Amino acid sequence: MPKLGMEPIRRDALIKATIAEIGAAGSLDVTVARIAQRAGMSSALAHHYFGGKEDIFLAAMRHTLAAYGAEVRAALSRAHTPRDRVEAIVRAGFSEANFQRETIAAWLNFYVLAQTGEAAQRLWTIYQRRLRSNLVHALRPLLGDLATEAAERIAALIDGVYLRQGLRQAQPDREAAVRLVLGWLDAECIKEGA
Amino acid sequence: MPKLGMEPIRRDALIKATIAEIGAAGSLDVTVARIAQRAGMSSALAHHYFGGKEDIFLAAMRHTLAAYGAEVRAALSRAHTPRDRVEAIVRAGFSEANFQRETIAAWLNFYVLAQTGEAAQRLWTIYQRRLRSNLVHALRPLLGDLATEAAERIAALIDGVYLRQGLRQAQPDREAAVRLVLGWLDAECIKEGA
Amino acid sequence: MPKLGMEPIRRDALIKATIAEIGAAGSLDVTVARIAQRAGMSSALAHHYFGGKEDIFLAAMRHTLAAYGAEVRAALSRAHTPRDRVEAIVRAGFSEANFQRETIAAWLNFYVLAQTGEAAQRLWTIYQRRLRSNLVHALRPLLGDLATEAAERIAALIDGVYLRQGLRQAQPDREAAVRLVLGWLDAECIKEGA
Amino acid sequence: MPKLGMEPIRRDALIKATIAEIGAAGSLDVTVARIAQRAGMSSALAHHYFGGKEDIFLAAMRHTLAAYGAEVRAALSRAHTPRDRVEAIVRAGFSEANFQRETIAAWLNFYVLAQTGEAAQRLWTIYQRRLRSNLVHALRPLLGDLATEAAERIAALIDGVYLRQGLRQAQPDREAAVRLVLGWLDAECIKEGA
DNA sequence: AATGAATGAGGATTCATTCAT
DNA sequence: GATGAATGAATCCTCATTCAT
Repeated sequence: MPKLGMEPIRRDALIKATIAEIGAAGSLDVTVARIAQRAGMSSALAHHYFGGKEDIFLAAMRHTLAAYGAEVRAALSRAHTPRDRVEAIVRAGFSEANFQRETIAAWLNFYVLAQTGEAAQRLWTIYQRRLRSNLVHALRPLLGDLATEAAERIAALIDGVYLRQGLRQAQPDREAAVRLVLGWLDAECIKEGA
Repeated sequence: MPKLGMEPIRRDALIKATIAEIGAAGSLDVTVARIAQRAGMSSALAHHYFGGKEDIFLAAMRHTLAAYGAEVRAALSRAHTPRDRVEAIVRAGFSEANFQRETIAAWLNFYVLAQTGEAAQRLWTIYQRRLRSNLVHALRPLLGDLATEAAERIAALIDGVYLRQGLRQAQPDREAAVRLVLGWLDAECIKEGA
Repeated sequence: MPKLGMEPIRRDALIKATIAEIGAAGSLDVTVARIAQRAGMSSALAHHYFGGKEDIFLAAMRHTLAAYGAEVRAALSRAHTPRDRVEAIVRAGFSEANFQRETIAAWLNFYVLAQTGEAAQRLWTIYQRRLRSNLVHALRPLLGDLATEAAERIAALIDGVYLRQGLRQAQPDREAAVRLVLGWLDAECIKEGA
Repeated sequence: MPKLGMEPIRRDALIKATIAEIGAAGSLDVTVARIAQRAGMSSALAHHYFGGKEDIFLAAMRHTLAAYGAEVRAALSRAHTPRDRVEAIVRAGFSEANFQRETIAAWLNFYVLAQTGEAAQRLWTIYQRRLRSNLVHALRPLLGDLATEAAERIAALIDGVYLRQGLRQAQPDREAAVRLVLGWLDAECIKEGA
């Protein structure tokens, strides 16, 4: 019993199924057929709505990025002091959702794609710029001219800690992750504040 | 005209060709046939020497790791003060060889494999442990009990900076990378030293 | 807002779109979806009106044949002497419409279909009989008993010249085509007339 | 039990199977799988040896053209007078092999391909030039300056008669075909000779 | 030691066609 | 009358892998 307006529903289901499959496989070695099956439709329909495998992947990556962006925004809206704002950004990066096996897989494969895929590269540049910009805004009141370099350092720390926690066999320790990044910030602030 | 002792030569050629192909593709979407062709032999021979595709990949990863380890060791042997030792480790991570497009591709794909592949996971654990251990040894004289946490932080910074530099469209800036990591170290030392 | 009498309009649009698509592709490798799109409707509607792809093709072929037949009739109605009648038939075969890329494609693919498709074969037989009959009628006053063979020869010449002109990269030369066929007729007539 | 030097054997088998399949289908709607099966191998091997479907088709067309060319050459070598040479060329076009259902299908589909396919177009140009050149050479002694136009007319007649005989449901009448073309030649010669 | 030969399995993609609305 | 939704069935092509020589 076909209805109207299925497109957004189907696209959404497909995107979620894609992330799930990538998470299960750990890689992009995932067939459109399996994605479609998980999303409860034929692979032909998946092609109909997305055009091709690459478009499906890209949509999934865009979704992952958007989810991350939303988390950052939400966290920022709840922060009041500069220090809080920085912490909010860091915590968003280490949120529970972000440490789901699926999300980790999505990010790692996203990095791989970003090396050579034009669209993925563009997407990653956006992510990276946004992260840095958010950090600079939050750090300026604390560090003044040093904010730029500090932002880059924190951004790298976030990515590095995420990578290492994500790759550990053990359950990711979100608090430890936050501390690792913010511990440095406090050191920096003390130095400045002194 | 069968030659003796061809095995190590063939294996080596295959490993190099593998890294080159991964670098060219940016991903593990690389065929055994192409690898073998680049290495100047038939794909059947590649199978003969390695058993299967996965083994070829693993050998390539092992090679990448070994090259990195050798660089670290060489750099350490030239360092004399604790501060020098830390810098040596960091610089080794950002060496010219490590920022070759091929090597970056190898590392990023290595991360992907390490999520689910048992052997790759083991390999990554070794890398990670060695890096931390090297850092702790070097930092202990400077930071005492804080060395452990500082080592983890520096290790994460190295990985994060590497990732971000590797993914930038622009040429990697090795000096900036080193500064980003060591700048923090100096801050930490000052704090401690004070 | 359902309109009355849409059927003939839709069918016509579909037929024209089919010929256009076949012309663009040069072959019958044309999808119903594209035909329908060009005709400004959904592919489901195309099926509704025609039943299936083959029926659409057949209708297009019938249309091409009908257009040719109409041209012949019109030309004949303007001819007054036997010689004129023959020339009229030949010229109709080489009319501007008939040398449109689309029409050429339609005819060539029609030939392919006529080998095995029952309906197309029937259609081609009709075309071929009509052409011969027209020629015999026109030639009888000039050649008497030889008219039959001469008609077959001219018919073959028309088809052969059409094929060769249609396949040339250069623009078809309609006058040369006519001359090639009629030059022979004049020779034959002189011989007879002598 | 794989042997060496299979390539030419396989290619040959594939080409023959292709022509047979095209003949059976009457069109190019033929799958690589079926061709390969008829040739007694896997479709993967067909791709291995030819690269793709189009290349297989092209090779089949080239084969058809080559067979025709060989027949013409053989026939010409047995002809002694100019009139004989013309007849030889015509008869070669209507040879038994050329009127096999398979060959007819190959030619008709070849025409379709020649409209848009670059390689097929080139091939057809070669065929067409060779035919005309052969005819001009043979006709010059008989017709002098008129040879060029006469050659084009005969070439068109050959193609046209072939097309019409090939499309008839009835068995092709090779003698009638030859007579239809040569009857005209004799008329032309008489005119000249007078 | 080395390779050409060969294939089974699988995967992306296309498309005619059907159906409920 | 008209269409979006949906799919089964193909089809081309790729590739890791095996094997006889």
